Amino acid sequence: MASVARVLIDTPLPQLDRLFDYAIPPALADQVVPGVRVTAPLRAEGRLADGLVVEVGDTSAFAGALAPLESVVSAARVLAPEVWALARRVADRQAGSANDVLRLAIPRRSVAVERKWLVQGSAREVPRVAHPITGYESGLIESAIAGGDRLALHSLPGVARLPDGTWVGRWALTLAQAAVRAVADGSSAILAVPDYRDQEQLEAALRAVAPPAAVASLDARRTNAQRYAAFLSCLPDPNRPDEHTPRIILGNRSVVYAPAAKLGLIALYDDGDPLFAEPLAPYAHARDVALLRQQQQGAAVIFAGHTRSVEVQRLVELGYLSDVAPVPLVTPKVVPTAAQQRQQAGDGGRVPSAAFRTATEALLAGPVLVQVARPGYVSLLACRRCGQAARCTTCAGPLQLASSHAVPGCAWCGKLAGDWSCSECNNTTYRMVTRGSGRTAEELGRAFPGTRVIVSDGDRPLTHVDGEPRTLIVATRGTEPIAAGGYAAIILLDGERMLQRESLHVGDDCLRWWSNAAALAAQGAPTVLVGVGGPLAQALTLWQQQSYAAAQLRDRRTLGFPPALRVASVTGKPASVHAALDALDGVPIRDVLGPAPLPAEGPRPLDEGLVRAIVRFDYAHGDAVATALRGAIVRQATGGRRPPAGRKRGRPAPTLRIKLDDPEIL
DNA sequence: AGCACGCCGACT
DNA sequence: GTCGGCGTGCTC
Repeated sequence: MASVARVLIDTPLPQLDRLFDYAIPPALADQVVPGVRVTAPLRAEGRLADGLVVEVGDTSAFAGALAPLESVVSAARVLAPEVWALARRVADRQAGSANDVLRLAIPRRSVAVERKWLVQGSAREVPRVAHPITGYESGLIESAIAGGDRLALHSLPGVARLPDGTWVGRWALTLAQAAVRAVADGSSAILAVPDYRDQEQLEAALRAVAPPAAVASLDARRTNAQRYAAFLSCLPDPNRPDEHTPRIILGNRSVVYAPAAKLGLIALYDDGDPLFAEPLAPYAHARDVALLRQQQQGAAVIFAGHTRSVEVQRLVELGYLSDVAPVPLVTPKVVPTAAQQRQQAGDGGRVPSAAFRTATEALLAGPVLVQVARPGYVSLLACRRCGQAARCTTCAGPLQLASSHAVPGCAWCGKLAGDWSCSECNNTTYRMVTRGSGRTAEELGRAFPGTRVIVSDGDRPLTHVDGEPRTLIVATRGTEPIAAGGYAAIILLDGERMLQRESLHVGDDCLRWWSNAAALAAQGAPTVLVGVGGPLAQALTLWQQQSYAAAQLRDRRTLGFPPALRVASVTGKPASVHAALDALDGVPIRDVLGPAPLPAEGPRPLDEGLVRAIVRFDYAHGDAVATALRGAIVRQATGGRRPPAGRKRGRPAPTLRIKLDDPEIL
């Protein structure tokens, strides 16, 4: 029987982010097994810390005498070995703590829920139904799942009617079928979607094709107790820990950490959605976690969606992911329309006549979707004459004004741009661009008399609408409901406005919003893109989103931006940031931008005096950079002395924050 | 974070 | 001679 337990102590302190050896008291010998929660003394008697048993053994490399474990909190083995390996790897890659990762992976304990589970156990019988994966070359995805391959999958556009009468995006059916296939092979599947709307579609699709006992939803919208119950249901049955029951586990970004011992498939839908970027330390993107997990567990990985993220495109071009398109190819009918020739019939002049005619005609056949921009965009600087976004001449970062009459400066490198001139037309005057979307629904209601107008927006998003004709659905991008039978026409109205958003990836975002909307059209129904031309319109019209991603990737290579290379943002007090940058001495990085004062985004008094530097480095040196920066964080937490007494309650603002592959810097 | 260990001022 | 200041270091 094992006598030594290796324990991860539950603490936010970076210097304690390693395993501690404890002696296993004989009385606890049969309870101390990998994965259980324990309490253990830390630093002499008196103080007890919570922890997780990572492994047990008979030897210890620790020279001193081992303290004995205090207690076993419960028999539930909440830390699966695979999840530990993943958490360690993710933390190391992101210069963070395994504990922070595990906070995303393991819900907070609920005693009542756990007690019930320990008695009742998890589902043990999951029927293995065989379902073909339809819409693609026969057997191709099936063999990819069996072989642990990595795919970039073009989702089928359109909507599908399920046997129970609900309509879902066709993409959801593909992922459900793929997950069922993994279960038929005797392995589990993890399905990650950006938000609960996508999750509802996937749940509906799974109800249609998967045995109910196989499906577990880790839903962030439910209570912690419900989430803990769903989490436990993914674990092996506590009474038969060696039996593997394949499961289909779906959820949002953190489902990529779900406990799945025998993992056959991990799939993300629409990986370009910013919701896949984790806002909590250590800020690991679900896409990266999925890739690390597939490396460790050998599962197949599928990035599915209507668009191609630049990151996935890079991996396709490297040959790391295989490009898979539907067979036969299905593409929505998209027609671009110039913004000129506005229809003036009381709609505020927003709808061009071609789009107006298309909508009028289609309204007789079914519902019509009008996609509009969202109000409240951040302000940006643009050329007063041609509207081109203003960029730094040194590093091409976005220019912004700290206050209304200041000299514009670069958001990234901080360089002042008093001598700015437009890169397109050499004009030297700029303007602030801000707007709100206003009363689109009322305007459109007047423009299409005799039509029911339904609004879906961020405050009141709708998931479904019926297929009735003479219905106009006005939706802000990302909240488009699914229409029974698909829309008879889709008008993408505010393309121009959406494109004015300041960010290096506006184009990617817009193409994603438009493509996801166009995918809701009925077969053969037109989608009209208003007022946008050029490569974006071409990519949407030809349904060649990967070409646009490839072009974007070329640009990023030229500019030296991610994902052509990797970046780390280092934020904190100037002294801390400099100390962190000093730690990179000898590490083969490309360069450092800054440090510069944090970009001012509204009143943020807490951020006063903070600076940010951006480190650029190659993929090959990611581990070296992460290790060096991690060292700086630990030194910061131990070496440097604490701030003078008299600090206020609550968590003290971290003096050093490091984000690897921080999407914000774009 | 806590808490102990450690080497210099004012106290019974 | 000691009690105790909080600077520095460690936590199995």
